[in-house]
Amino acid sequence: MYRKGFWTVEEDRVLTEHIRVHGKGSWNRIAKMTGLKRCGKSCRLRWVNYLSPGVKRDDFSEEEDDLIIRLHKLLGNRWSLIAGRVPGRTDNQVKNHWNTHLCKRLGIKKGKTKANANSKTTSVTSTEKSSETPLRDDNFGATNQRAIEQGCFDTQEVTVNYDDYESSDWFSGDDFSLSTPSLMELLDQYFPGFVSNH
DNA sequence: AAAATTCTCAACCGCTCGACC
DNA sequence: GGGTCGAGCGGTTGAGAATTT
Repeated sequence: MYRKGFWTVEEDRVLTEHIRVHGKGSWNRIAKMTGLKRCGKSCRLRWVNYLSPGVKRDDFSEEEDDLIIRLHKLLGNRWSLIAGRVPGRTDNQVKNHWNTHLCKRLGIKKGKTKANANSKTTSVTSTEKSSETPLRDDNFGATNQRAIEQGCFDTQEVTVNYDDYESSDWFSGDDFSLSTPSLMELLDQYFPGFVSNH
């Protein structure tokens, strides 16, 4: 039977040492080899979210907050993709930070999770709001090409209008496929290296 | 001081996806 | 084609900390 709950200092030490010597991957094997009474999944999570040397433990900066908000506008609740663009932050950190701090700051009510992922409720900026044509159709690439043409994806300059954030009827994070080539191109255009890094 | 309430975030759960047989 | 397995993702939970009453 696997152990659950918080990791002890000793468990952390054993896992860290094992990965230092043997490298990561094959998490179930690592769990067995280390003798830790943890499942591979738990070992992976502990390493990825806490023990990995690249993980930042300090508070989120304003810059990080703004970056997350901008990326969330683009990607919805795709935390791993968002985290991939925030150096030193894990998907779990980003997700927690979003749910506890940024939601509050943006005035987004919780409880809009799974069900909401398929609705059309996420995100708009003041610039988007002011545009005449609704920026939504069934083709994400075309939609965003138009959005870019209208200056709505100026992710470098955009200032987040927290009051407007929730009132959007634009696309949600799940309304498009990440395998869509046009989206990949878009992401690469606005976040150089984004696609190649994922 | 202590009980109650709220907040935070590490960890778990269920699910999907891709690789392999 | 279909079954199994491992990895990874996103939503949710709950223990402990912090704050309020």
